[in-house]
Amino acid sequence: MLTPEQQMHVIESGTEAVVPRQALLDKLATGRSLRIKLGVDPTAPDLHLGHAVPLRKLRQFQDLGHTVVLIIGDFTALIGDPSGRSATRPPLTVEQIEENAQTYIAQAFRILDPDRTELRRNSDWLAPLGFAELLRLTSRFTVARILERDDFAKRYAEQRPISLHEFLYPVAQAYDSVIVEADVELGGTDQLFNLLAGRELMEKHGLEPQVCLTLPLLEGTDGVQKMSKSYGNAIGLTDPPDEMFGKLMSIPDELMGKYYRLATPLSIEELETVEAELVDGTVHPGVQKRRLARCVVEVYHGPQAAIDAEAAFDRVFKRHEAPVDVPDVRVEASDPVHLPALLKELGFAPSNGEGRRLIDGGGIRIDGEPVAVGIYNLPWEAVSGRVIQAGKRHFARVVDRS
RNA sequence: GGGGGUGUGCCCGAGUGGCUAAAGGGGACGGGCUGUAAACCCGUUGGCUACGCCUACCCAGGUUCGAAUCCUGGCGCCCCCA
Repeated sequence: MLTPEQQMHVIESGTEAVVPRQALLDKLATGRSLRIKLGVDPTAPDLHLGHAVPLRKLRQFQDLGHTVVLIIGDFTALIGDPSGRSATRPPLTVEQIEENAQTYIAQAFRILDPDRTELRRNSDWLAPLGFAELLRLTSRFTVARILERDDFAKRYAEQRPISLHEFLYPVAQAYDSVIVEADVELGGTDQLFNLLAGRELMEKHGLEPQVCLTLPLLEGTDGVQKMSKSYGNAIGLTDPPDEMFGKLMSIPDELMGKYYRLATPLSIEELETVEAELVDGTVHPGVQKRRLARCVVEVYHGPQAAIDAEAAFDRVFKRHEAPVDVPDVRVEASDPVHLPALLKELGFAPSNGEGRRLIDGGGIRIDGEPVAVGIYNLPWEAVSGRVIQAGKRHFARVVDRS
């Protein structure tokens, strides 16, 4: 059993803040297994590396002997997370939510230890709440306090709309903490307000208040915006190994340390070594990034897949060869072939116009040979059985459908 | 309930009757350089087998030879007063 200070060292790795820090030390000092809460929104069925950050932290808690309470926010999902500036989210049906929850759980357990995980759904206690009870609950919060929340404050100042029901999101989340009697709740930095609301509400219910632990938001492959499928900068946990490897190779250098810290299972000591190397430049950043990519792919696909992915990467991007496993795509044969339409059919372009653009931009190769600008029609023999390449990373072999 | 404002392409944002498929920026995509990083440079960015045709500036009508631009009616959003 590690001492509270030793545990703190692990817990604080990669975290943004632990508030109040002393309270966590005190809890750890009791020696009991703490209840670590994470609430997740089952609106997005595809988890990405950003979602994995708190899950990794939970796993660290588990490895230290603590218990994870994973709450599926199937009821709060009806509210829609106000922090997302995506104005309105279409209301999900119960079935969709359940489906999302299932995929979420399946993917989460690639990281979590099921034996130390308590799985709850907040509809269990939120759905039966009557209006009277809801009123009692909301009376614990003041409008001024709620408006302190960053994104509400901002929207209010910028005269953007805030719906009344959005105020209930933090209230509901806080109530979750009361029900499960959390010792610690995790969240992104943008969640601090909600986490603190839980802390305050627990106190008002005469419970030992939870400690709030915030984790940095992980930027996506563009290095600017937080990772999100809707920004198209996400690395999905179920992405195939080659794709995952490639995406990791394309993150900005400055983000490497953060990715190492938040997305790999390396020990604190290993992390410190890597970070030192990144700073003093003894190891080429390209090499560091490869290691990062291997590490992450290994977590989700295993060691062999990681090695294979790196080999495939070199083949395509270093030696500029087609990948080994170019997918066959069956198309209707025609002679001549209208190339833009073919590109569209192969999924390389959303419209013929885009297809033309790719051709005119010099982005199309057939069996490695660039297609000349302005050439839109080709004889069938020129494409049949050949590998069409769009840009640097899209390949397909054209096969006659008949 | 009353008054005012606003609605443009993926996003922001010009444009107040023809020269506007719509300035500019961002993003995205493609090319070059590289380590598929960043920075930088170049090109493209409504649809269509395309020197042309079609659809477009919240929606529906109208005025006009001609409308994103004017009028009428809707709808959405914001603010102020009550």
